Amino acid sequence: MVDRNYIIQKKLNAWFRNHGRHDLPWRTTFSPYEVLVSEFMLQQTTVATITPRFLIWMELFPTLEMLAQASEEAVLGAWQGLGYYSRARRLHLVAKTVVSNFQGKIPRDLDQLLALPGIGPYTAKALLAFAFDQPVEVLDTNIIRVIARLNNITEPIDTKRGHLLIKESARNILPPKNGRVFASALMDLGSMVCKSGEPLCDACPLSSECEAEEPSCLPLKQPRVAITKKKEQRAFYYRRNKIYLEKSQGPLWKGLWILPHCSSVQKPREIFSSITYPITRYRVTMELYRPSGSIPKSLHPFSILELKNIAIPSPHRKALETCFAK
DNA sequence: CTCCGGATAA
DNA sequence: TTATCCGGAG
Repeated sequence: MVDRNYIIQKKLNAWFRNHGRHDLPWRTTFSPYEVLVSEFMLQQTTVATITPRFLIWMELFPTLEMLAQASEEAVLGAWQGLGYYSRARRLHLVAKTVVSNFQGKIPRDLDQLLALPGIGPYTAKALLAFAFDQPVEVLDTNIIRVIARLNNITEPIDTKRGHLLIKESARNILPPKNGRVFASALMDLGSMVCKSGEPLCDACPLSSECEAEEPSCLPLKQPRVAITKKKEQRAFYYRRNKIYLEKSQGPLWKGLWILPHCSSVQKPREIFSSITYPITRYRVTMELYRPSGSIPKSLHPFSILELKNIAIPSPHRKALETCFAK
């Protein structure tokens, strides 16, 4: 009997040559810096969202050295709207660390990568595979789904046991070399064919090798935490064509410009406007007031034009729009 | 509306 | 181990 892993690698390779996403902008040079930036952006964010933003980023910060030298303002501005802003600060810090500690060369060593901020098990392996072509298991959500179905793993994948099973199975089918193509192929298969929900098994090159009994039910996951409601009051200071914002001290939206919190002392009776937005496990209703008193010293004035060029989280941007619409 | 997704601090 | 961080797509 011919080795199952060998068949899987062969079929996957052939499928990838014909159907893979070879035009993704971070799949042209595979420079470690481009892989680094794309992988940070791809954490928790879709390919469609980051594709144009990746291109703009590379215009702004073409090299690791230029990113390392950039200001925090510029980096957060380039990340504006992508969410999870700690990724931007950590990516910035990685660039500075690599310049000062590794002569500007992103390390090829797993433990050195894991020691860098914002680089966890996934991103470290992704760098080894995509930048350095090493055959390692790259366990993003797409590949985890493919592995779970291929081997009919019915243990929930977000438990320690389940994740370990996935990891062992993924290591089992690794080729001896060409880790970049293998990881890319598995990832594209998961994203384009072995999709969450209803997979396109008729179009799958691995259907003969797949052991899934009910592929649409895999992988199993533990239930999510419930959504709870919250309320917050914020001030819309708009005087002499200037809008007054405060710099968030975090952890939420740290370093970004937000509408200032509105205390009961300065809060007028009338709600000026209100919006509701989801954030992690909350649904927040933001009530907006127009205080009449003096403007706190901690706030910074911006002209309407300037608002476009500073980092403002999406819900606050939306709140500003509804205020201006009145 | 609901679902989806890596790293980290606690 | 568990909760937190965000915005886009369906």
